[in-house]
Amino acid sequence: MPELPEVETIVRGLQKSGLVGKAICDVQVRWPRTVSHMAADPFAQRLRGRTITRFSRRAKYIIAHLDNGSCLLIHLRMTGQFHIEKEGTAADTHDQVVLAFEGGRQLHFHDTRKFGRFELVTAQAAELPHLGPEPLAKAFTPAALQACLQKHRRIIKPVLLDQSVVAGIGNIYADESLWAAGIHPKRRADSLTPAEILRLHHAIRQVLTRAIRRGGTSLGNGATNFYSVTGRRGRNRDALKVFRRDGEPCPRCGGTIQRLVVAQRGTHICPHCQPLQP
DNA sequence: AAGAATGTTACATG
DNA sequence: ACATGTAACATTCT
Repeated sequence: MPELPEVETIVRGLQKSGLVGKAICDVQVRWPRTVSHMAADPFAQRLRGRTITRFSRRAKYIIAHLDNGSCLLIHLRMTGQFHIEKEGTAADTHDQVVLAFEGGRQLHFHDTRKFGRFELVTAQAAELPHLGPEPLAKAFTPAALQACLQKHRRIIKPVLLDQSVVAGIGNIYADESLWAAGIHPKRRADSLTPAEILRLHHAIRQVLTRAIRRGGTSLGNGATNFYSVTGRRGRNRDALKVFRRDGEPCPRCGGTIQRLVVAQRGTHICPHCQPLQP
């Protein structure tokens, strides 16, 4: 489900939820493997009594900053969602973790596929230094992108998806950015010209910024789709130009959008706008 | 009703 | 050391 814009949308929702500053009075872990590197019991014990001072985002991680200086790192993986419920609300089948806050409200972590992860870490570890730069940070200049890409002889799409190269891009926004920049996903990362790098840099930032502005991308109608903390769907699907639009006309040239598989991921391109041979 | 799915990681193979 | 491929996680959606 969630890439950078969806995680950002959720973090903003959590930050505005009214839970910041309230103490966590109860922790229920219903699927113990949701908690990384620790058993559920000590995890619950260490979290109980803590207060979340703020929520932030790094890459596709949600960071809940705690009043004792440590951080709760949360990754939604494919189907993780957060819902805020009133006191006494029973956990849904797919609610894997429930945090009860003073004042009575509860934060339910709903995760159908159970891939999502919670981990207690130090503030330093929460900076996730092994991940690449934030694509929306000021420091992420075209030169920075060029430096990222030059190191890799791989094809461009899996490089964009590699979180240690650039942080936060997933399958939707990789396809959308490559289309916007007119670059074929199978081009070698180190073969892009300076003009192409400039276009790709602009495309990544524009595509991600627009998606955040539109509250993320919700694709189908299923319950495993992306929903914000307030239960709203993202409005970015209408802004997608190629992702899951195979067979439809390219909005730029009218050619037919194609689906192919690149690096084991479904990939969508306009063959005319994104030629393999430049 | 089979195949794919917005993600990550460990392990195997070239 | 590097690149690429496969499986695993677990369930639902198309």
